[in-house]
Amino acid sequence: MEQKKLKLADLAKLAGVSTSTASRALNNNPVIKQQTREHVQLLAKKYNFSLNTAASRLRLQKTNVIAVIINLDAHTEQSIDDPFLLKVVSDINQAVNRRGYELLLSNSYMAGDDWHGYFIDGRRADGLIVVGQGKQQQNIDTAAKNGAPLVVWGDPKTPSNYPIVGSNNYVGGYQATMHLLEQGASKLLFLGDSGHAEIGERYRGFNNALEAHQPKGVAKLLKIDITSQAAYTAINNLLRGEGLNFDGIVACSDMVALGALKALKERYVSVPNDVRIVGFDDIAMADISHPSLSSVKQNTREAAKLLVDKLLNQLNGEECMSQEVEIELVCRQSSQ
Amino acid sequence: MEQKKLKLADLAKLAGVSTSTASRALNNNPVIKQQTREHVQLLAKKYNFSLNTAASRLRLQKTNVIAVIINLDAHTEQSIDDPFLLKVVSDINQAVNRRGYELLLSNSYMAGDDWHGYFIDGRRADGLIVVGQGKQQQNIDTAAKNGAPLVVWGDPKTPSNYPIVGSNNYVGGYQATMHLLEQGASKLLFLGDSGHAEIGERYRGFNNALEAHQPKGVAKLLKIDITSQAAYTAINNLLRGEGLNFDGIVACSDMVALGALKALKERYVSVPNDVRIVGFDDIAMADISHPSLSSVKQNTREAAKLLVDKLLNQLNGEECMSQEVEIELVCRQSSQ
DNA sequence: GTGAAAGCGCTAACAC
DNA sequence: GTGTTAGCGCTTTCAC
Repeated sequence: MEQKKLKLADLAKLAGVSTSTASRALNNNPVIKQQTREHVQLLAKKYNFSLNTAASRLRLQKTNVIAVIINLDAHTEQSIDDPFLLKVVSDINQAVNRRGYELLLSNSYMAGDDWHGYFIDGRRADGLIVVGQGKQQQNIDTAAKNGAPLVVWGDPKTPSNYPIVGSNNYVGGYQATMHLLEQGASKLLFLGDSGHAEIGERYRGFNNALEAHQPKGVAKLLKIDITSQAAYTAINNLLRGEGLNFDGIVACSDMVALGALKALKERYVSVPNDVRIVGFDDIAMADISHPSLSSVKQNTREAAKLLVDKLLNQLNGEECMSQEVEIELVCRQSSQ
Repeated sequence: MEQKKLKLADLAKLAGVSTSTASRALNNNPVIKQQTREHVQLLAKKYNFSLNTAASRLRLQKTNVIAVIINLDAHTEQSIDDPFLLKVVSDINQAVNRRGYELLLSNSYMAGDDWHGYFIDGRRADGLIVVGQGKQQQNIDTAAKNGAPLVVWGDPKTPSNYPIVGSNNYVGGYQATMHLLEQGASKLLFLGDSGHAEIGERYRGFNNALEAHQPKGVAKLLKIDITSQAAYTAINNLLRGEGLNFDGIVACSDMVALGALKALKERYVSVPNDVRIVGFDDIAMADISHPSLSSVKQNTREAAKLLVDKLLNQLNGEECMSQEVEIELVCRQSSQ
């Protein structure tokens, strides 16, 4: 079954043309007679011919590959297993494919610190999509400075020399908070690390909504890691220490919200009657949780498309800007 | 900042040696004097030199890339967003990296039907890891027959010409069921499509446990798609149509279990008092759900390692066999 | 409209 | 222990 791999020269011989004609025919170069083109293409299909991408890449100095780097914060327990991150990667994968590129899934383990050298100079990929500003802004800056075509998923408001695509986190935080206030909550808890760029924006929205609403609510910030476990522990400790002194929670992610929800339910605090909750991300679990979780939906699909578009535009030498993607508050049982 | 890319010849010149010596030095070939090696390596680091992988791959006929193909069943709504699938991919990614390979994330969209031609002949990857036997067993068979180094995540009991790694699904189904019976449940529902290879095995374990246990329980099969939504709808319909005529559920996945759980809670059926549930996969949500979900944990980490090991062994010309990974029942609140 | 041939950057066989 | 050189398979310039 395992026959020798056909190379372009072999195919050309079979078709009775030169390699150059065969090459042009396969690439549908209109300079070649229609009939010749079809003839070669037919033979290629018949013999399951595939171009050797290694040779082609060497010749063209182009890989048709985009590398996606998962770039988590150094001091977080949040892992690559996080459902939201994986959703982002999956959406990027689709967007990349749709533009005819392949996706090299990567992380700092393989790439080390010199991303430009590893991916671009090393001809592993034509461009980089970095998911998360987190761990090493340094690496991103350096790669961009060295001329790596590069886009980042993160907080678009962060000043940068490269395009950042992400949600309008400020509006997300604002809307979630305003919604809770309008539902009658007044003692609000923000759950998340406000030092993180995207979460900081959400927190700003949270505070501004509290400012804007009458009557004024009371705010409290619980700086925790972006994990269910951290939220669960934090809420448990808070209830044990101070009792129930809040009636609304804005969580920085759905996983965090669900961790909080679990702690509340275990202590027989009713959601949404005693405490209303809104999460962030609108992961699949938000809908399946009981009570179902209200959440600020991030449009990862559109963001992925934008990331890829901007990256390909860079490859064409165009300048690109950061861009915010609009969010949408999805109201479910946990907040009303 | 964007200087001309250094090639090996340039580096060699800088080091005052020939390209062959430079090449050997970079690859730590012991035939080169220690001192020369260090000298070249130092310069390489200093100038951020990276080998052109395209050239290297062309020359070596080896890519150091492994392609992972997400191969979902054609008639399922289960998507690449499924948390368990993504966990598998993420674990494979780590295992692949640890062995010094890169991961090309793929799907039938890019690869088409001729995987051997596309990936192997096309020199995109040295081998394939197929996640799921699902959609097109045909494609897998053909690729294997054409000599593609290939391993599959799926049901290891399926007869095949390629190695399949997966959980001992039979034991998983058996243990979950026996556990429910021992907890006092006797009218059991199996939730999932028994036509699917892995789930079929779990169902066989389910039935055998019911056979083995005294007093005998009653079994019912609800063939549904592997999604929360399908489970939610199915349980709702069942309760509406027949009332609560069961007291235990073995679900084919945690997502399915959580969908069922939601339907039960909405109708005020108490879990675990009225109905006990065990899921499958032990995804992160199982622990955060309320009540927390008992589940059969699949050891994806070990499986990923085995998949990669077997694939690399194939690349070395060794024959490989299918292998089962042991599972573990994690008992939480939903079943006791 | 098609063909001949150069060359992308690397590795390894062979020469010394 | 190191250097010279052929050649991996493709694309494209230049020639006809």
